[in-house]
Amino acid sequence: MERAYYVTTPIYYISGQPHIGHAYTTIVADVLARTARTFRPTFFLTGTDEHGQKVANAAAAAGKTPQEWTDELVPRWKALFALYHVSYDDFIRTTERRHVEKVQRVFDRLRASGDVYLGTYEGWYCVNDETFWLESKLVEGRCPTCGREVQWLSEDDWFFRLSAYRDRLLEHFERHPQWVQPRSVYNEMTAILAEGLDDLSISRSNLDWGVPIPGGGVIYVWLDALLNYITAIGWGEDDAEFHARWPAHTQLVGKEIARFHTIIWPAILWALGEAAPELVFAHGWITVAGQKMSKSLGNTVDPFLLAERFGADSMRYFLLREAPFGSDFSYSEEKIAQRHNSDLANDLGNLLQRTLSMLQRYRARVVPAGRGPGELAVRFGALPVAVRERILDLRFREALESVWELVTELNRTVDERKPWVLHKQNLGDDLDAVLYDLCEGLRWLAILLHPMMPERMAEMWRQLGNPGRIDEDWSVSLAEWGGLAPNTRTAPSASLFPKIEPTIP
RNA sequence: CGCGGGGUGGAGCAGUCCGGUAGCUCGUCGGGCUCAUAACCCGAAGGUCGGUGGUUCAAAUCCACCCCCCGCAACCA
Repeated sequence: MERAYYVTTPIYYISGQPHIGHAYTTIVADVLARTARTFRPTFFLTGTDEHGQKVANAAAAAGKTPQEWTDELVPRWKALFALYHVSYDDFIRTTERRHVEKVQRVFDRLRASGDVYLGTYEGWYCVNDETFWLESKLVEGRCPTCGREVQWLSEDDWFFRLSAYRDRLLEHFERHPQWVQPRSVYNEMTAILAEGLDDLSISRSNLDWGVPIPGGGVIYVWLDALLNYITAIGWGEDDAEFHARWPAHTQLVGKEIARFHTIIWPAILWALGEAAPELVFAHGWITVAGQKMSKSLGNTVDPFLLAERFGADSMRYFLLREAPFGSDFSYSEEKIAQRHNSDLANDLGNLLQRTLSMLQRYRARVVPAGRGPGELAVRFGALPVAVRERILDLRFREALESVWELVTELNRTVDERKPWVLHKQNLGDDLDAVLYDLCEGLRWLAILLHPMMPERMAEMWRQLGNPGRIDEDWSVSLAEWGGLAPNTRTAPSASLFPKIEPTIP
């Protein structure tokens, strides 16, 4: 059986409410999954990371147990993903039994193989950040990130023999120059490897909200979290099922957690006898006025409000179109409104409207017969393959730009072939041919854009009156220009993307 | 000498790895059309690609130095 296209998002640390960044990564994964599903088995995993000191603290501050706290917050994440039409196949929580048990099994396995050993950890520890600091990093004796007092700790900890994997990691990076993208992150990770690796402390003895270790303490939350990618798909349980998905095809991460996913994660996998993922893609940040979005700056953006104001699919479009994937990009409501109005309302929505309007006026809403493949077929025949390649290559912006060439061409077609003139001059065959081409072009657009804007494109599909499935294999639905059956009855047009009043700056 | 990203027409960005007439979107100006969400189509103006020096027949693209902005440094998409 063909191995599934397995795509993952990071599991989201549930110390507070979701923000637009969480939606961003997950939407991107959704586009990949929806595209892949049109032609091969696919599995899309997301979830929540629920252990660790910060969650315990947040829960305590709210007067709840950590479990109560996470149980109450998880629905917020699920609601967010539903709002943005995210089609995950599984949603894993690290507090679930299926995960906890296997994390313990991983620990036992690594202990038995010698990859995990007992040692002593000493250093300055910041409770707030759950972090040990080198003396040299301290700022006036305090934690360099949060400024709180640190304490000297000396404890027996379990360590993962990360240092033993440095050479293999270096070799892996050399032999697979594409496995970490974008290039800037790849370079940064190889620089870290070149400096050398220390073994990794993977237990916490002063915390009890985590996966318990026999003999005391809990497993370091990052090891716990990373393992979700394999515990969710049958590792250590059903080998056939597991290897029908692993190694993952694409793992999406934010650039700040790239080192966990491209250095620690493959080493752990190798220690377990499994392969590293094929691609780890570290994307950039959404910034506000050039500044990073963060809770401490108070400039986080509520993704629920954005979907309400602009529409979930318009937000999806904006996030995919605005910047090359991988780069940071600056977010503003003006830009979202501009994208929505110019690309979606004016170019695409208006194209649908004017086409359906003419069809209603001249042909009683019934699609006439076309003339078979013409110039449009020649020019755009290769478009589906190009779009799919660009999407799966995570070049969403380029994918959308190439689709928009078809949008522009169809608008130009209306202009040049002037259906209203053909109608007045009783050139019925010519009029039929234009109208057919427009309807067929719109059918292509609905299919090609469906992974990016699933809800609005389904609505477009409905208005066009297409009977088949919008998410069918493109090699069938877009096999040739002319897949639209004549005599299809279209629906009355309804504005697909109503204009949005731009925010006053 | 901590690591990294960026500085390209009015705005926001591609292009830089693998040198060869500087591209896109928005905006502006002019024209066309009237089917359409005052939308669409065509054309034009506008940039010595942060600075200096170097390599080269040729540099936004390679090398050196400098200036400015911004992230990261084991909480964070």
